[in-house]
Amino acid sequence: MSTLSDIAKAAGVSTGVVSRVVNGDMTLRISKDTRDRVLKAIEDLDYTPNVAARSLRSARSAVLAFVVHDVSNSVYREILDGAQSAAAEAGKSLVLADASSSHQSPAGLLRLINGGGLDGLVIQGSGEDADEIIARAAKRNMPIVALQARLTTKAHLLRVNDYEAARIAAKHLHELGHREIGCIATGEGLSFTNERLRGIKAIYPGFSEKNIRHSDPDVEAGALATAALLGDRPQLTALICLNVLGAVGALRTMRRLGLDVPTDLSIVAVHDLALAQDLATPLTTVQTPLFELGKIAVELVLSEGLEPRAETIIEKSPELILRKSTAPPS
Amino acid sequence: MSTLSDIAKAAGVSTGVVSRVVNGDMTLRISKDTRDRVLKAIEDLDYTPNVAARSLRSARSAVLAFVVHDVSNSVYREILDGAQSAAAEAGKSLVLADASSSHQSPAGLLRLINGGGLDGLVIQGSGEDADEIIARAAKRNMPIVALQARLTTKAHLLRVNDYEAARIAAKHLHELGHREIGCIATGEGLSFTNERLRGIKAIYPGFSEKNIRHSDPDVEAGALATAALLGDRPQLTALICLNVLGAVGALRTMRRLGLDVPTDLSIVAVHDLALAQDLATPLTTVQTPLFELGKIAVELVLSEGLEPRAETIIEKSPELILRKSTAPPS
DNA sequence: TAAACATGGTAATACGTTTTACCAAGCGAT
DNA sequence: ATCGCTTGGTAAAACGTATTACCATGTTTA
Repeated sequence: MSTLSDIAKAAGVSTGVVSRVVNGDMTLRISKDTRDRVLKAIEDLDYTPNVAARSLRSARSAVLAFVVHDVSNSVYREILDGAQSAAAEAGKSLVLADASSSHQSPAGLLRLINGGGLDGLVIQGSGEDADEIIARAAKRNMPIVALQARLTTKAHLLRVNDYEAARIAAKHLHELGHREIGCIATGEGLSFTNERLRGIKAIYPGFSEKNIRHSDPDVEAGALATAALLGDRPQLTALICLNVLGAVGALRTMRRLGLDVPTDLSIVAVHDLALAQDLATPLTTVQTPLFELGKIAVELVLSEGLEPRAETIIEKSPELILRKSTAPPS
Repeated sequence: MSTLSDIAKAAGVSTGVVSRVVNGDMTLRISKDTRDRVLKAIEDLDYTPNVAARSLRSARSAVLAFVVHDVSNSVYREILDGAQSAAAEAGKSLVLADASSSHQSPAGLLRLINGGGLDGLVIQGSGEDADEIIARAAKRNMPIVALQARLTTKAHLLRVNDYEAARIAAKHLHELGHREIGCIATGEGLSFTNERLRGIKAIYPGFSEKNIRHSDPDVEAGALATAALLGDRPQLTALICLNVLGAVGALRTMRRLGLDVPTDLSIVAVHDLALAQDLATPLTTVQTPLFELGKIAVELVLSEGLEPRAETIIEKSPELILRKSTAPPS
């Protein structure tokens, strides 16, 4: 592989000039002729800067990490698309890290963070691993944007309009005539959960804690929580799931009980799912602007003077996607 | 952040010693006392090696890339788990790159590859982007393992036992009594597709090209291909989908036609899906050893003297997962 | 008693950039 | 003729690590 000094030699200049040409330094005064020679040498020798040397010298790596706790959760696809597009725009590399692969601690990621191999972090999820990662990154003064998490001193929080998303879901059920609704929530105590509950209460002022069950964001946990909730509160005619996988679990439980959706229970989920229309009952959802979430997350990380301990909310409004899992109460 | 020489100063030794302690150099002769002082200083100052300096000096980065063309395809979850586990075992960082985010070229990844920021590559998919990435990496003499792709001069090919997977699916249908079956395939001409077709022919010797439709590996493409195939060949009583998303598409088409699965058509897919049991018709699949695929891929990349232009097949056998999408012909 | 060897290190260099400080040559103005 | 300014660069240091060659001081061995 060719190096800066190879280019310098070929063009008959010093390495300093080549470096400044490569980086587009506007303060460099150079004759057109010389510049062309440099450019030609770069072309001829197929030169690409060595990232290690560059980041050693400049103390920055031009790589950003996007950390999620389950890459295969299809919700991330769109977020990631948005993040990639913003990163590409800014000429940064974006790497995707999976924080919770089989519960092994994310040693590789921590090595990268501690070793200065990363310029910034977008992180989703709020487990122990996430906390550890955030703490490490904060110690390095790395800009950190947390998605749909809790407000902390270390990271800037970015959320979709959770209040509005839940309000739309609740409004839909209310318009159908439902008066007693339940909720399967994820992330107890986190601000996005609180916001969503607030959105529900905007439509159902008397909405009670008793109608809520908290669960992990996966299908089987959602199924269990649904079974428990329905056992306790048989009068419920509709369910809002604050996590789309939880909604899939709710459908699963209904099948197990031999009950029909939406005849026996209406179900609406926050966040959309690629396979929503292919489920046992096509799922009515509230689609949130996830592409924007990813895009703005990266833009925030890259912006100078990112404020931790602050919160940004995506402006674009959520939207109801009507399918077959909701109907008037019978 | 503390550096090697901070540690050296604190422990009263030279940087060389600290480096060799950190890296566990067995040829280093050192007194227990000195070693303890070094270790203590590392602990006290919370030292982590700078990855840029390390990789500049050693010309290797200890980071591997896992490149897929669609991270949200749930098939990758297990592969990635396996890859992560092997990488962690070897003390390497694994980054995940998405090769086809909205069709923008993977500039960030190429910068990393060209700049020497990567030690090896596991890549899935065989589009133009993938070819470009492989070509670049090959030019850097990087070890490359391609998953379920075509055999090339540049990469080592790793596959599950595709022949056996398809044979198991075909055998299942044959035992149910199906005599005329169709196939929705992906990756025309690729060796894994050919192998799978060979597996089908082992059970159905007269299996004809006319019963095959090729499609992209996504739901809607699978749906279209199914509609086309059924239009041409109405006598088919069962379908093997060589891609699980294609099978979801087949289910979708059957719904659109107002037909029932499995009454009117049996469907079996190669590869399992997390949501298989939650689909309109729970999908019978042939589960392949994807965790092993990821694990062995990374092990191969890390092994000295990886042979390109060779092929490895995962030994562990695929397994039939019986659900509700197959039945005897009616 | 001298040669040889083991022990426990040290010192210096190179990896490929970026960046700052400096400077030679040419030229116009005084 | 000299000062000062512009043009078009050069030279050198620094980033943090890995590694090789070397060396001082005991301790055996013959």
